[in-house]
Amino acid sequence: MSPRTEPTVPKAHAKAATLRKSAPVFAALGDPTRLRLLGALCAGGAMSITQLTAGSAITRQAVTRHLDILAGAGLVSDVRQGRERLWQFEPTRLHEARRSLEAIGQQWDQALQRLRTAVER
Amino acid sequence: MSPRTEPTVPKAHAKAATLRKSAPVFAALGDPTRLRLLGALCAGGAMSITQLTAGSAITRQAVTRHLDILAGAGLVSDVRQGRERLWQFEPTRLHEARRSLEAIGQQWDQALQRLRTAVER
DNA sequence: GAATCATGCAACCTCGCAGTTGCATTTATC
DNA sequence: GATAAATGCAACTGCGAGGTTGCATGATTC
Repeated sequence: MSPRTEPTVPKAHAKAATLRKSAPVFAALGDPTRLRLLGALCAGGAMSITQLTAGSAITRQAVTRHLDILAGAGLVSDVRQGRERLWQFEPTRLHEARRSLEAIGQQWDQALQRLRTAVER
Repeated sequence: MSPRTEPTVPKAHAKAATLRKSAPVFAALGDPTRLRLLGALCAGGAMSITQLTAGSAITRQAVTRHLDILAGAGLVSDVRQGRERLWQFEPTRLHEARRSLEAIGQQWDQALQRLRTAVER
């Protein structure tokens, strides 16, 4: 076998798997209310449910459900402190999702370049 | 007026607006079937509806609906060619969405750093 | 320990999404 | 021009998401 394996094509299977894995993250990001909550947590640090409900037009229970969905996607986490429950931003999954989008873009660029070389010759 | 305006703080309002604008893009990306379609279009170039339906377990009409949703988010576009309708990937909105995620991450990093300096003094 | 604040739990409603089936329409092909 | 292929259009079903109201529970504070 050749001493160096070919790293030029990083396996389309793995890319597709990573992409499919981040589908729930995108689904969680696909709601304006949840994006607003995420932005608030990201800018203001840890906040309680009532604090997050304060500026909104929806009910505390609705906010709770949205926070549960964000937590299910791994985008936020909660910590109990006394009688209130503090929610905080969790950046890991967001970075993974961003890398997934980058991977799609790069795959697109590669496909485009292959098409160009195929047309030229 | 000063010859250079201050570009250090790019306005949290603008960030929130950009973020909210890309909510439908994330919603469109939040479905495994649509991610699969997008991946196929991205790797294989322009494809017809029947071609995209071929490998799938769902109906042609369902694929059509998913493509309409992707088109509504500006992620794909269609071109009629003869009796078939070719769909192709559209990278602009995807790049915008990626930049939105980057903006969130940077905002988070800045907030974290502000918190650290506030604790230290 | 009684009032109060923050949250949890559960039932209920509405609406849109994902998917289907059936049939009509346009375009190639022979 | 008849047949077949690719798509368009419309109605229907099932189900889960988003939101609400009402009441119960746990933690603070006086």
